[in-house]
Amino acid sequence: MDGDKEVKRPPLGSRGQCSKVLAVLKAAGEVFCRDGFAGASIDLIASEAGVSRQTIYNHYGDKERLFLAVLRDMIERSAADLFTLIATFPERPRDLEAELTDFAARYIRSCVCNRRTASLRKMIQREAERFPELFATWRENGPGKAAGTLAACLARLAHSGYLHIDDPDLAARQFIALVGADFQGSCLVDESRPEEEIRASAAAAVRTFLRAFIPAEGAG
Amino acid sequence: MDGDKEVKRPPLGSRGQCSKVLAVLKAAGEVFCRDGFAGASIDLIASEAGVSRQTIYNHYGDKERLFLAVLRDMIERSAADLFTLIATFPERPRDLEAELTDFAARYIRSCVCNRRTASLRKMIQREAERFPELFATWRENGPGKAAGTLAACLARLAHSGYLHIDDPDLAARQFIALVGADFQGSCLVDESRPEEEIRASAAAAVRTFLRAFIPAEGAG
DNA sequence: AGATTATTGGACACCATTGTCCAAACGGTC
DNA sequence: GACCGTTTGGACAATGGTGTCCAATAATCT
Repeated sequence: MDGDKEVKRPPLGSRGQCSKVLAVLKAAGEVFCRDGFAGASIDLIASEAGVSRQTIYNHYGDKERLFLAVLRDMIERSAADLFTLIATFPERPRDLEAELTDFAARYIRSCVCNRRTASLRKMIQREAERFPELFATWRENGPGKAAGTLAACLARLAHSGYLHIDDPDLAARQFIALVGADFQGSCLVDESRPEEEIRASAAAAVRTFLRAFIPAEGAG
Repeated sequence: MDGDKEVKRPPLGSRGQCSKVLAVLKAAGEVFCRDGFAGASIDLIASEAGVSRQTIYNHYGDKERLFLAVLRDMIERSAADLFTLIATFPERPRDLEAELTDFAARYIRSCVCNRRTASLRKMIQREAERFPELFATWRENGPGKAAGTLAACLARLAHSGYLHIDDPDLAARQFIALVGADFQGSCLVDESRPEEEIRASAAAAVRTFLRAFIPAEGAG
């Protein structure tokens, strides 16, 4: 683009340490997410990674294998993020509504409006028919695991008397749905949302959720 | 595919009445939804529509204009479907929960799991960056309009004393989110769902919604 | 330094696709 | 039957992409 091919790339390299593989993985992720599998071109990925096209073929052999490697990597990262997020779920909250709202806001930030997560979700949905097993892997490690572990968290809260929940799995799915209510379709094209909007949305979702699942005042 | 090129196509035609334009529009819709804009080929569309490639260029001139025409058509249909659906919202229900559940099930069938609707949604999300104005049009006539008119329906129910709702727009978004909770990600690859599953999901969503928005028993 | 390995750029064959042009065949209409 | 607009198939150039081969070059290891 800016003609940095002729300057014999002095600032590019320090090659060897970070191994170009990472650069390829990163660039390929961006290009694939932007243009899809069919629309992405190896040449563009190579140039965006500051790497020769041949290097890509040396390491991955194939456009399809490169794609799968990229997706596997992204799914893995995303699952890790999700794990650390769920670990912050309140266990013995002093102010249930406030702490649940904080958690919901964190969830929105890292699982709904987050750039990487949204790109990955869009990508998977886009290519779900071409790579079904990939879709299944994502479902298990992403939304599926989120719902499952969240259900366990909610069940603990219910067991401690904070909530009244018959079906924790259902409640978890509904919690996730409510929390994502305001951003479902919108974060696909414009992913940066003001912090206040996120907090307001989280608060509204938690308020409704609690109205549905808080134990009745006079009941046991 | 099956060699019907040499049989001088006797069963194909009765041309003139349905004007090949419709066949092209239909086939193009399917191919575009399946393969996306970049992945779809004019040749495939032509052959799937039983039409010469040149005919497509005669009518639409361009792949991009064909794409836009197809999308406009699909958005229009989808909006019409949505309109007739919302018209069935219960106004003075005898059994609120039952009638709301029926409505929710209809909504799932025609707006969440419906093949055409799901394909369109996927398509729009996929190409949102390439055709932003299209995305905006869809948002206004699709989810946006759904939330708006549903909010009016809910406000009427609240005004009649069936529900207690502070913010009808928010309630509408949450209703839609709850109703779609079980199918959000799943209907993108396998859209046919058993009727019982739809009914159960609708019932669960409405139950939670009503627990959150039903007037308190002893309160005004 | 010498050997080994990764990387590079460039040329190449191959293929699919877009969009154009055109002459021939075909559809109704008068 | 003659006329006019549409449709058709096929040929065509141009483009852009994939994947391969290879010789030269740079980095790393011993």
